[in-house]
Amino acid sequence: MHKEITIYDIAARLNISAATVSRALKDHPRVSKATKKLVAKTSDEMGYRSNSFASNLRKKQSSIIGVIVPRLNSNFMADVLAGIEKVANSNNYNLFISQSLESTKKEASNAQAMLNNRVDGLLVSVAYDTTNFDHFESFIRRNIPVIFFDRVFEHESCPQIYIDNYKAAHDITDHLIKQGSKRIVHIGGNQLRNVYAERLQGYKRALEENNLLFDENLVIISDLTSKAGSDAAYKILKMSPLPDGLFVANDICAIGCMQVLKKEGINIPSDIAVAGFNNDPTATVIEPALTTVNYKGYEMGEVAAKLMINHLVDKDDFQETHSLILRSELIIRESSLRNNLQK
Amino acid sequence: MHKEITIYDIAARLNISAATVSRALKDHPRVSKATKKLVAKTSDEMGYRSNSFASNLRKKQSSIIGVIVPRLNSNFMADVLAGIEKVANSNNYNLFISQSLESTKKEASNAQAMLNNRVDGLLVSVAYDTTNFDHFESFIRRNIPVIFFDRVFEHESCPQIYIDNYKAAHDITDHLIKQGSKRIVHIGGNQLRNVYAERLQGYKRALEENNLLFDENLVIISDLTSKAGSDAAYKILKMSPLPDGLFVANDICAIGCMQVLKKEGINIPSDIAVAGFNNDPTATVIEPALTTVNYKGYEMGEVAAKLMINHLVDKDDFQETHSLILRSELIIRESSLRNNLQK
DNA sequence: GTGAAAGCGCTAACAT
DNA sequence: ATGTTAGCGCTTTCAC
Repeated sequence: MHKEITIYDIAARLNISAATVSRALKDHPRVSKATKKLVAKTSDEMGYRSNSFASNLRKKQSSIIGVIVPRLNSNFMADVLAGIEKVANSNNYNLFISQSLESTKKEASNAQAMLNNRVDGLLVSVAYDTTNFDHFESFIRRNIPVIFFDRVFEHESCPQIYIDNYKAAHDITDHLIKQGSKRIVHIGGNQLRNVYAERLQGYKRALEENNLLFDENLVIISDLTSKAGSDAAYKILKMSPLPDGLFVANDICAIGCMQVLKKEGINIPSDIAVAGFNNDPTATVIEPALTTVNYKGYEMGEVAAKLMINHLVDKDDFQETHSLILRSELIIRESSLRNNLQK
Repeated sequence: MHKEITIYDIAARLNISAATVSRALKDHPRVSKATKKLVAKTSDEMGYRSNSFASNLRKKQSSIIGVIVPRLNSNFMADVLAGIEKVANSNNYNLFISQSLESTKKEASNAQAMLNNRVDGLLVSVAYDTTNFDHFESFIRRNIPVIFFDRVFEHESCPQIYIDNYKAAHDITDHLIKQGSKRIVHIGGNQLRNVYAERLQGYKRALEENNLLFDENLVIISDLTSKAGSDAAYKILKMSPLPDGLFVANDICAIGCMQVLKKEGINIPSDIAVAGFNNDPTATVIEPALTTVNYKGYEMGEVAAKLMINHLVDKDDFQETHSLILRSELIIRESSLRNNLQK
């Protein structure tokens, strides 16, 4: 069996103290160049690897960032994680990643695990039904930074990173109206979550500005799955008169809906102009290609990780950066384009 | 500032020893029920959280599983990770996750980081261009289990988990032939990787069995991105005579290719029957829907994590389970269906 | 520029 | 059923 080499073994071999080895390994300024070189060489030869537990225990910090997301297998979240990993990795931070599977209970137990594992900071996008902050209180009490992204939770000590869902939803609805839609259905998500609530508000605001009446019968709240989209399609088909516009709070659901509408002989965009949200890869595959809001997950991940690491390293205060709003953009495609005038 | 509570604080409060507190917390059999209850209550009241570093340092094990994948933001990998997380989480293992971004160099440095962080085991799907095992040797030397999944590396001490790419590719090619295709183009990936090499072999074998000549001009090797698919489409359009079948080693690339072919007036499936691989969500959105091989990422993740944890817990030998081959299935859709006979 | 020594918080062997 | 003790491997203060 392989015997693990410690700094004491290196020290013994070189007839110096473990303290010096430790310093040399960390490139401490007050160690001679010669010693450093020698230590580096010897530790290589002996197959030394540092023990992060001992070091973390001693230093009382872990260089681990915890990440809790609703689900790992969503296109958007995968992008976010890729962005986070990129930044964390290049700053020598490790990532603990777990998923809440949209359950507050699991979110809480994951948070507890992160706490026990002494993460230096926590990045969270909250579950569908999370309505209280209890499971994060213990982080705040210990001054462990918690940053929310995308699906955020309002708390004075926690910065938030998101896009302007209100404005994006407003703009996309406005676009549908400019294309001649007057009765626009909105398929939205759980109104507890900022992202979905704001999309509904943006939709309302656009109607208002264009002197269209808000009709709550035109709003369908769902879990925004593809299945929810096809279910919604059947509801829409029964509406009379038939709506002439559709704004769905995510692309997956929009596409599920479009597939049924198409099958039932509805022409998109001439009968119903459709818009989604997220710019999912499928949005360019469906025919007609789906108008949507481009939502940069990768960038959001990078920004979240950078903000966290800056805070961890500089201990600069969060006060100044309470909210970080990322740019999003309207991408107009055939599913909503009724004429060339507005292009 | 918050003072962290240790087992000594609890012990002092209760006038018992730290060892008993430690045992009580771990639900050790030889601690009285009463003591356990008391300890649990007190530790709760005092806001105790265990220090995993101290524990890991002492126990010389981490309950951390390292995962290295080519990229986090791919549909398939996200599914795999979700499966891994599910199993790890419910067995109280934490996950260190990093991405190689298809670079052997980064894969190696990530592996080194995992090693230093004392992961108990490593789950790997190798990068595009990895051709040697050097960066994993140090794990083997230390008896830290390394399990490969999907994109595997042949090594006597490392179990592998994958699907039978050879058979799946054979079956799907055979299906195209049965649908009347005689000149079938194959768009494949890097032949260093088992998954892509075997898909090409399966394709070849199916041709052979059906007395069709293998023509290497019909094989296009690429990185299997959507862009590679559209590039390949233009190559295909220049072939004369035009091929009448197309088997692409992944759906994303297949769809990129189909989109161009369609735009250029090729009818799918009547001019060219098309099949992909992976059963990506987009495969049901493209028109015609794409025939493909269903490839269960989530399941693969679960299996990999279970195998790892069983090994970690029971220390059962890997010898017995060198390779684990998961079921995959052919999903026939309109992109390859020329008549109803073969359905 | 280097060394001695203490201690981070926990676990487990041994003792009772 | 509980206590005593040593030690996991590192960092860091203090000393020289």
